[in-house]
Amino acid sequence: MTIKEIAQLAGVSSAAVSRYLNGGYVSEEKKEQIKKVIQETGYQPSAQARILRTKKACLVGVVVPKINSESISRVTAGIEQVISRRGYQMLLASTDNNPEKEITYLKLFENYPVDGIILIGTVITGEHRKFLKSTKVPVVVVGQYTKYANCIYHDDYGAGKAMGRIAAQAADGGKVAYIGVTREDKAVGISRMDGFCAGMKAAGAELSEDYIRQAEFTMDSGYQAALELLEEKKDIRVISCATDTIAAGAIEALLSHSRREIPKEAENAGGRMQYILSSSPVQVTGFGDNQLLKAVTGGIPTVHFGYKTSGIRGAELLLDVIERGEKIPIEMKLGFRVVEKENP
Amino acid sequence: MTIKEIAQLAGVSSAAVSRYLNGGYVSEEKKEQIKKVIQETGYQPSAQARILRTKKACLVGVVVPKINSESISRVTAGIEQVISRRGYQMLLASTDNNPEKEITYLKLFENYPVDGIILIGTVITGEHRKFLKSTKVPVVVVGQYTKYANCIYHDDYGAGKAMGRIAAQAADGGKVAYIGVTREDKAVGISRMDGFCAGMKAAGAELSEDYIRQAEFTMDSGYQAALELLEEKKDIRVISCATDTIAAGAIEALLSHSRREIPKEAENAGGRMQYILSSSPVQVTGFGDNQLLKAVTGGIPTVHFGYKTSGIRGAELLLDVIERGEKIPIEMKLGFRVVEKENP
DNA sequence: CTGTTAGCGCATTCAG
DNA sequence: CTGAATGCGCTAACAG
Repeated sequence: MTIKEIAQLAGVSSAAVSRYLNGGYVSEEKKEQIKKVIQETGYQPSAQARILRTKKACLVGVVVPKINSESISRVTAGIEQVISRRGYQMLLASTDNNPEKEITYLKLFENYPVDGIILIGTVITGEHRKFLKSTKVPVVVVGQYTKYANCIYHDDYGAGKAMGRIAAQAADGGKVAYIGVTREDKAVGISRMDGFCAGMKAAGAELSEDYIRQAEFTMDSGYQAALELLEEKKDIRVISCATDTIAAGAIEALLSHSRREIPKEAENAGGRMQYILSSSPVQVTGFGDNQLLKAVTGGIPTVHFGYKTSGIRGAELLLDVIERGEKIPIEMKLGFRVVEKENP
Repeated sequence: MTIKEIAQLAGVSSAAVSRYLNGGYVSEEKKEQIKKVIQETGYQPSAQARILRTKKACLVGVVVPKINSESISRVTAGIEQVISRRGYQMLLASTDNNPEKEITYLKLFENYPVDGIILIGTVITGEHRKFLKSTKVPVVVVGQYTKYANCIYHDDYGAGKAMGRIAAQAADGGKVAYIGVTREDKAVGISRMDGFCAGMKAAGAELSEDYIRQAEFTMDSGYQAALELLEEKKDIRVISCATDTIAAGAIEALLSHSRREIPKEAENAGGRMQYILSSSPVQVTGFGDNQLLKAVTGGIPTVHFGYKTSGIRGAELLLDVIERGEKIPIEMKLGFRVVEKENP
């Protein structure tokens, strides 16, 4: 079905149909005819062709590192909230934590009909910078700092520092271990961890080199790293993890490790859980304030970032440049809130 | 940058550039010139215009009810796997469990450049049926049965039945409560629950009307429902939930409820957790085999569905109709696997 | 108010 | 091998 066919069936020009569709001047009489034909045929105008003409899609593309993440869903919820209010829709592309795919999808969105792009960043490579510098479509980066685009990021260093203090206190003179992520990720891999070290120092403690492990952004990976740690080092009091997801893996490791360590008589589900969560000398901390984790464990020390807020602000920034051509670059840093163990 | 400008700069016709881009006949000489100009300008052909001509986008659109879900991410992982191997890319649209938005995004994908659509279904309304019947673009529905499109769904009834048996056994003569979801969702709301009832009956038990609650697909909602249940009924031995997410909420409710119920001397973190997970007479079951939940709790009885498989099969089905114009309709039912508590 | 005309950026005949 | 010409489906002037 094309606009031309509709026009013929209704006995008018295609321009009239177009005007009918877009609220231009059409006589009542013709309006009726057109309406009738459209209903009969179930005609839907091709958004594609329209966009080719108007250069306006009312669509924003969002590139995310993964789909199954509470923090990311909070960001996208924030984005959705503001763009839908302004008549836009959102398309997601998941890169599965693969920086190459990130570029691929960025380029996809660059040439497909979206008015702007939000990149929920992980690693900013040279390719990324090149893209950001050269692209004509408005981009805002959420979750990472970059000088090549409007960006809005979190105070990872501050959050790390706060958590470093907490970990040092909780360890109470004992050893603290840290499971981080690749330092290619400036926000989570570097700032968060460096802040953590600083926090520990401020509390008079120190993070020893060989109590540090690196994991992927997955539970499995956290599990492996924590297990390794627990087997190698017998004096760990706190395992701090760069994300709550990793922390969940660490908790799992504690659980499975304790099976081999605790006395036989405590070898039942309840006993083990008790061992883990209170009697165990090992405490786990995270970042991100994952709600599922909090719900089923009663909560671990973690940090709440303004993920939804970053989505909201990010979308606002993007729409400002899309609609008002706002030209002056902006970078925005968002704070955090420490979440101590709930239900104390 | 348009193909025309490139052609001028290279001193050739736009057709030559087009051929260069698409592997047609171009002399080595001109190839060089074009290549040079393209590199200098960083020209990227407009996918949009190309698609308008070729009617081929190498893109599939996936409509999902929410973003932050392990089961859904497993489905999309399956889809990704097969389509990327075949040179396609995937765009996601999240509807936030809102059937209206589902239609909106379905229509978006209908008119935007995608070659096919996968709908991860929740509620199939009349609007849905209308869309499926009338649309020209290939659609496959995953997770729900429908006769209006190729579909691939899970044996929710069978899974429910298996879990009903387990719950009845676990209750050991005591009361079983069930937290379901809207019956507008045929798979989860009806089949799963009806199967559950059947399973209990088969085990010689019965699910009483007033031990049934309805929740949304969220933890919070599960929390509320479970709390209500726990306060009203004092003889519950098992709370079975329609999803693991809801189950997580139920566990949280158990946790918070127990605070008011258990003796003061057990009022510390470990004691409470122990109470919940072993001493407590209340057991929680779910569906979906959520890995995070399993990791941090040690696992509850649940059911593993072939979510990733359904994504794989769904994508294969879709590509078959896109590329080979496969016309004969298919419906496919996938089995399940019961997951008893791990680490027994 | 209306129809005609001219592209949006590209791929594809069809003569050379 | 190549360029000129045509049209994908639509909207935006433009002159009625």
